[in-house]
Amino acid sequence: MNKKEENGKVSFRTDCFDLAQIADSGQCFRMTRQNDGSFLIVAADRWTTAREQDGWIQLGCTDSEFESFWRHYFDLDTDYASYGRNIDPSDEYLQAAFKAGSGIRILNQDPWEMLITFIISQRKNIPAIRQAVEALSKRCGVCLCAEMGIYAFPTPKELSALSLEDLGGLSLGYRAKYIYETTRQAVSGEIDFNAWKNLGDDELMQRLLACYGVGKKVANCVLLFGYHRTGAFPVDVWIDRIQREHYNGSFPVKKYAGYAGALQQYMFYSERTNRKV
DNA sequence: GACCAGGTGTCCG
DNA sequence: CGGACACCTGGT
Repeated sequence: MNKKEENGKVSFRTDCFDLAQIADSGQCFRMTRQNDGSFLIVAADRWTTAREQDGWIQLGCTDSEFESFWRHYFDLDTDYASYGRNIDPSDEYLQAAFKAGSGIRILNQDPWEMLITFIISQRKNIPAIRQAVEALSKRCGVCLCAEMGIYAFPTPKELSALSLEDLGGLSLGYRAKYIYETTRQAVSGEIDFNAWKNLGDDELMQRLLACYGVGKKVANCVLLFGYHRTGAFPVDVWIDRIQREHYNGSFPVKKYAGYAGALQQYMFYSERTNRKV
């Protein structure tokens, strides 16, 4: 990765990095394209802007903010090209998927934000998920920038100020009770996100499954996107269809131990972009 | 206006 | 334990 700083703003360039692909990969829902072509990125209680220019990614933050947060957020110290090189040469489908989505990285996002976000995601399409997350943040998250209307994702404590009825008013539907209950567990310390970082994948999975409204799919998404367990392999309707059509029912997760989650993103992205046309 | 959306808890057999 | 089934609401 190369880096430079101009007028107090940092830029970087690296292989396997594409803002538009990441924004559309379905792992984050608060990365939105602005009218001027740049992206606004909100993560937990931080925000910045990003724009691609001649192969460089220009961020709207200082080098020190980049080093202390965004460098890790974008997972810039992981070698994604090696994932591509390790794909079975005879697996033409996966080769093509990597080619289509090789600018995607697995972001290092906040576990709490991921847990609530993916509880919201069930039976919702991506625009609806974005809308619901935004509504929740606006309702009880800290205001980060008044003129741009940017709000942090609410902490457990902030979210716990909302009643079940309040949540129901945010078009969360039957998920309101899941969020209400999970928030209470988080405030009480029954869910301890920091302590859970030290757990092994299987143990962490069990803890997540014990949360009300969290099943296998959501738990895997929290593992992958919130705890950066890149071996986790969430199976949704898209991946399920890919498994049936290209892998005789099940993707060889063991063959790609440790990074099957990244491959899942390439397949999800390429399948969705192909379907759009 | 159907039909479906990155699913999960519950209730059956 | 595996398989239907209902569930809130908004988007194509």
